[in-house]
Amino acid sequence: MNMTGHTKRPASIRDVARAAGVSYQTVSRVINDHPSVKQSTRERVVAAIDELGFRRNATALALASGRTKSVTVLTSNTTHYGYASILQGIEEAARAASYAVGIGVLESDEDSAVAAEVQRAADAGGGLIVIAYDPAGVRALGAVPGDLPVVGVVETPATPPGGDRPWVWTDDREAAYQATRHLLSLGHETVHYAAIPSSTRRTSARTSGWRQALREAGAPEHRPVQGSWGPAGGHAAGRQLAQDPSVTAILCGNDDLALGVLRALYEAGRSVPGEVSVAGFDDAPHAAYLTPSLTTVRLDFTGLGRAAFALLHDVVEESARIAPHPVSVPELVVRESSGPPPSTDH
Amino acid sequence: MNMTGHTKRPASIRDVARAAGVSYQTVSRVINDHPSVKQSTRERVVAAIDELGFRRNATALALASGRTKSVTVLTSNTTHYGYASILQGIEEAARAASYAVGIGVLESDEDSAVAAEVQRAADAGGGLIVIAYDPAGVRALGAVPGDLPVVGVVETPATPPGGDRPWVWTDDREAAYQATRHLLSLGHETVHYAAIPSSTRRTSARTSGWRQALREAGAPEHRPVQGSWGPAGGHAAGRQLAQDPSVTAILCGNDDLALGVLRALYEAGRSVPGEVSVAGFDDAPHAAYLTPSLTTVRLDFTGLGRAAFALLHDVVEESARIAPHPVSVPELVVRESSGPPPSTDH
DNA sequence: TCACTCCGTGTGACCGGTCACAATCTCGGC
DNA sequence: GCCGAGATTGTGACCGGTCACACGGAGTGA
Repeated sequence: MNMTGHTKRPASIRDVARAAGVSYQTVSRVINDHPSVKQSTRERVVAAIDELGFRRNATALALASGRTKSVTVLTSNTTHYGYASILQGIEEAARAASYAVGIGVLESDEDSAVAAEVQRAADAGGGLIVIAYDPAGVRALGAVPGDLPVVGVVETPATPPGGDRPWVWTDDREAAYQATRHLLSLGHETVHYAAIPSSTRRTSARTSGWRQALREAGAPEHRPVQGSWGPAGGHAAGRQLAQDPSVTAILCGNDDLALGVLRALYEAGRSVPGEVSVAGFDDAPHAAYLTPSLTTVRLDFTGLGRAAFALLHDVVEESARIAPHPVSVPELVVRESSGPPPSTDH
Repeated sequence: MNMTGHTKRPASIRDVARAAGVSYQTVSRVINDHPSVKQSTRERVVAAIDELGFRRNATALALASGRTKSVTVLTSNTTHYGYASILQGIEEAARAASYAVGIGVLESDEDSAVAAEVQRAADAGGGLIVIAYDPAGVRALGAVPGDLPVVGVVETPATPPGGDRPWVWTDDREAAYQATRHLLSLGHETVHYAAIPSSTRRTSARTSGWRQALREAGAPEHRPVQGSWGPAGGHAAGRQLAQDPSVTAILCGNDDLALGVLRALYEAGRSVPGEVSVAGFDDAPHAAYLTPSLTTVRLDFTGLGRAAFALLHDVVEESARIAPHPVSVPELVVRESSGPPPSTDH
């Protein structure tokens, strides 16, 4: 069509209007599916639209109408499997709804840095999804101005908020409970916990699920060993635990942590699962291929991301009611890394 | 300040102008650091700005000026370590330059899907960074309209483009070369390659670096075994290679693949590094904690992301010249998974 | 036949900035 | 004490859409 070399700027509704012999407002009505446009007119406009290759300018739409059709995800580290998967889920759902997805990384959990990042996200104009699994995220969620549409992806709240609260979560508490029960049922006297950094000063959902299982079984409770998010933190925690010969079962805050723990146990000469059983969380892709392969609890992060977006969508579109969006329940996956404790009875 | 419950809409430059007793244009000058504003006026305006909590509306800026201060990253799977790290690097650099970061995931490499995704990204209005390590990405890079500012993150090009081409890459070819040389220098007769999916029909940069090292050493060359991106693909490839007793060294397209290969070798009863040596790429966080820990080539993906953004920034800001932005060179990290071949001479 | 509604369409203002240009002020030099 | 250059500041149009409302014509009931 356009053989003249100049980069011609994209067609606007007025260009289309001219080509179709109508007013720009009529074009606007057509692209918004407004009912009161005569069939024949509509067809003429549509023809002009795809002859000129018109696409509605998202910026102008946002400015004029206030509606933005975009989400910004605030998160602290996109390289961790869980976070990356949530992001993937959000993007997938957003794409289906033709929303743009923005991302802002919380590099520090210092108040001013977090506030700045929230500001930046707010400037984008659309809705916000805050992944609040860690202190930075929690702080960010708290710093979001009250008038912005926002959904938090959080740990299982102690008391579940009503169905209309804009939060989603997987049932981490239940997941930890299941994993701990599994280990106890194999005959371990108790289960130690190598924790991921908690989102709050209070105990995390995973911690409390673990505690509950121990308590119900009357098993001795030890303090969780503090780890970080990655294998390095797991390794450090594992070294500590490996020194204590009474430790026969370790629950790890996530699969990366578990990897570090496995390595530390190996270095200490303690066999898994012969002497020590290990379980993780998440069922990250590598869990099944480790040696020994890792017993873990599968969490549906992608689904969680989709649910977060769906909820945000409900909020911004102010559709009649804000429906809860279900996330699939955690599922224990038993593999090689867990087994009965070494027999001491003879 | 605002004790009246109503969510009042944010202050505009006209609000600020009124408060400071100047025209809106003067406010515009102040927020753009235009030199010709009297010191005293500027101070008055600045005072009004932070009294009203004014923030420049990004949408209006984009519409009025055309400048957008945003990048959209087109990528195919944000959960893989390399991709996620590049994204992290881009975001970091973008944040420093106060650019917004958008993300679009290429779920399929089918032409129409890719084209739609490119369109969506173009609608955002800003620059584009396309991660073109795989067919979907390559196709997307090709589908970007010529008038859009775009930077590709690509495999080492066969013939390096001039310094002004908007592409960045790590030296994958060199990385593969180094890793292969390392294995050969340990005494292996040859090195097999479990490949990640190539970005093109032609051989990938990693493949050709590997080939070159073999050729130079006069080692027999076998066809690469095709894997996927994750451990599952590595596992399949590993099973295949494990059946061949002549295989003593395997180079894997990335660390995840290597994990799967290690597992397959374990299942086949072949010890690493006793009978078979394995090396990966990337130095992902888990590489150091596997058992055996993984020999790999460290690639600076975060730096690559930063460089990609810097280059894009050069392009859109039309600063005098487009400078090449260096990315640190690959570095071989030798760990437990590689060693001399089993001795056959007695 | 006339007022009254409903349908289809057009006009003008506006969203919150920027740009181009005009208008006013200020000051040094003669 | 007047003039022109440069420094400051203001005005109007515009970016590409939307919104509120006005307008002409067809159909309808009285």
